[in-house]
Amino acid sequence: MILSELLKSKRETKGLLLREVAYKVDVDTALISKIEKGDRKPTREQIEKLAVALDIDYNKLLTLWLSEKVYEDVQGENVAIDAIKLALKRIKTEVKK
Amino acid sequence: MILSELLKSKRETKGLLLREVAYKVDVDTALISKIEKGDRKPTREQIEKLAVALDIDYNKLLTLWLSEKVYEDVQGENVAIDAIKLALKRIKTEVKK
DNA sequence: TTACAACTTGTCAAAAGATGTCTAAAACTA
DNA sequence: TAGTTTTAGACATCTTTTGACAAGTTGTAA
Repeated sequence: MILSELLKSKRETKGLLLREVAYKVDVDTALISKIEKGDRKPTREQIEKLAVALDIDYNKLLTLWLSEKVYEDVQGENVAIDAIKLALKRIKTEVKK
Repeated sequence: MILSELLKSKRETKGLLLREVAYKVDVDTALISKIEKGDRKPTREQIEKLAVALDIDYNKLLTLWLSEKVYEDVQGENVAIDAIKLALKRIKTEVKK
């Protein structure tokens, strides 16, 4: 499940209008619309507010958001998988410290 | 091995001055210095030129460069590993198509 | 159909970030 | 010390991101 889809489906499940979510996130309704369509990426602060507004686990949402950043960095590259694996290895060895 | 370290060690192995590498990459010497110190990230075009100038395998250099982008996206996050793994999963399923 | 509400789209300006150069200082070498 | 290489800081420029506004489209109910 992609971030934009998750946000949209959650909003609909909760029966909220774009306007209501926009209010809670403190941005224009149009921006929420774009985020749900995948035209815009939410900022980190917006992710936090969206998690609250839509009652989504924050870590889950953050993970998804970060993973899409990562995905965009490498998508289309022929070395995409290698690059991600290398980054993963680095993170893992760093965490051990 | 980190990108900046690789670039520096390769240059030194080849006995080149910053000025000479800068010439081949077509930028100011100071910029190469910063890149080797990790203060600046090379652009993609610079990566290509650096690979030629320093006789480094292009794919290897590109992989390293991309992996550092990924690393920076998630480093310091408590969900860093999950985010990377999720991105990896998405890339893998996409490649299959 | 009309009227209204919900949602979407295009465009703009401001803010934020990236990029490259210049100058001068620091570090190194002979 | 003199000359060379490397580094640091400041700055201008360029690009990207962000958010708002207005106008458009879609959907719904009478």
